[in-house]
Amino acid sequence: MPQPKKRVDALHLDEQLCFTLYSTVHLLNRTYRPLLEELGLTYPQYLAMMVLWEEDDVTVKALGERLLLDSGTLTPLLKRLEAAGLVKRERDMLDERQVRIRLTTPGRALRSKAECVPVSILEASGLDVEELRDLKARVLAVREALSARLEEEPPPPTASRRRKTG
Amino acid sequence: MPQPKKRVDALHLDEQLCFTLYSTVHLLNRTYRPLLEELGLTYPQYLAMMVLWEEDDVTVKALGERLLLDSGTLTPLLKRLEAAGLVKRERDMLDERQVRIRLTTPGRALRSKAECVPVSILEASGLDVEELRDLKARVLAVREALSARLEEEPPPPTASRRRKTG
DNA sequence: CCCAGGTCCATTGCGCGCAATGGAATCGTG
DNA sequence: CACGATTCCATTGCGCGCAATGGACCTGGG
Repeated sequence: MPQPKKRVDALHLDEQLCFTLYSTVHLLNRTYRPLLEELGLTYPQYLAMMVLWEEDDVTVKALGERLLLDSGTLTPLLKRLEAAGLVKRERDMLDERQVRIRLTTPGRALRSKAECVPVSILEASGLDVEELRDLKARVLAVREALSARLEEEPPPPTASRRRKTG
Repeated sequence: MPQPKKRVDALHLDEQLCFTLYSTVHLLNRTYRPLLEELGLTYPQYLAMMVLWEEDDVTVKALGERLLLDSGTLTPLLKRLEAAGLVKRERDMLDERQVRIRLTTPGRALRSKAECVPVSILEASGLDVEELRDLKARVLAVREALSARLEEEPPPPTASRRRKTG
């Protein structure tokens, strides 16, 4: 064969870490769904509630930085949490650009019902605590690398980029 | 302190592998976006095209099993790929329940433009090939565990379950 | 042949994610 | 104070993901 080495085909689904991550996250979501259904929450709503259980009375911006989400996602999500009676959304009186999110009494109370969720998920993952910690650290390293990349290349305009400094 | 040991708070965002996976997948998507924009594809569309580049002329069902997606997601996605001129959707003549997806000539040709994508992503991830393979295997193990769980517990009805065989 | 059950795809409805846009409030500089 | 720049949130539009439902088709038992 003249072809010296059939190198691994990078365009093959099974070769790609990204697809593995992508599909695993979907399965995680399906695993969470029945658990969170009992709390009346979706997974992103559950994440927002976790932030609030850590630190009540935060701005939308702070929530977004914590969850890596923007207002286009958070505004309707928080409105649904408010409609469910779990949080209140009020303009900050000192800086009216900001909206502060605070737990209601039912919102705080929901925490105790949520405590069994991480246990169930850990069990379903088939990992022990050691493996989980290690895997989390490795994935986090990837996230940090991607994050740094995305911040260092801010100007990728849609088409015909203007070359500025050569 | 009477509290003997403040055990790690499982309801804390930073403790959770799931949130790390979730947010990493979103950053991956943002990293893919500008690359795939040049191909006129979204990430899920890119995944579908990868399957077709591996094996042309597959059914919607086979695609769904490969990507772990259902027809509710795939039907509109494939219609968009068809509208873009990359695939054709035709009923199987021998079994008209099935719809077969086949690449068009432009669809096949797009593969060469896609070959640089995995390279860019690998670079952005900050991993070497060894680390990537290892990480993929570990995440895959989690996915398999979740998948087994989800298949073994098929009947989680919304409320009041009917007990049938005791 | 007939019909009950199962398979396969399409549709609907809802909740994200995110780019893009816009408006209101605040800040910085003079 | 004036005013341009910036910050923060809301809105719009689009593409997933998925549960639920339905319709067309096939299959197997009688």
